[in-house]
Amino acid sequence: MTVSWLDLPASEVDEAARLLLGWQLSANGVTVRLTEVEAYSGLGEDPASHAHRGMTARNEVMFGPAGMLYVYQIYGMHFCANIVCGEEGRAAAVLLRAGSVVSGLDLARSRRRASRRDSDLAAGPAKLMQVLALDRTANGTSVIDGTGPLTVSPPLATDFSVSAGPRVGVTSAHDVPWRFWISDDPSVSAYRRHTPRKVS
DNA sequence: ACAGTGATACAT
DNA sequence: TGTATCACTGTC
Repeated sequence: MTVSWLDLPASEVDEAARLLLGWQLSANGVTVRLTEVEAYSGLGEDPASHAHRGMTARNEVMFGPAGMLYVYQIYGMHFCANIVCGEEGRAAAVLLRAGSVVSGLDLARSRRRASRRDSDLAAGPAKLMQVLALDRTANGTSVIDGTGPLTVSPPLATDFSVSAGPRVGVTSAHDVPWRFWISDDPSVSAYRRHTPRKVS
């Protein structure tokens, strides 16, 4: 399988993110078409990146080779996944933000009882992980060699148009339009401004 | 607009 | 050790 985004340098992680749109993600009986992503550049370059301040126990997978899954837990209850991109050691990654379910719909619905519409089943980074039934045990697994729980396959069509805007929920680097989504797709997660911090 | 939830990172 | 923060979601 030729993987266009896999061999791009970390300096082009935004292009890798764009190229990932439309790819299909399969895990645990459900397949989704990726409709929304965010790029995070690596060590010392991107204040919004988990790798910005260097390697920790949490983010060490980001410093490994491209094609690995970096899974982290947030707010004590949700999991989000990135695909590591760029050269080893650079810690660039693409956050998988949303998708539309293309197979395993019944399974997806049973895993996301709160979802009112099918377009909301994977309309967010943690929702995506829920429909694919992935958690921290997927951290550090490969998405390209078939050894991990998540596998990827190329887009069926590439005639969609792509929109770009600021990343969701990040306070810093609002100027970089590194969130990409398939234009007009109903499964794209609702944009929420970063929750204003309580002042004293 | 806010609560739920607990791991993580960093300061002490 | 303590504590502030958090690349979120559901319900209000």
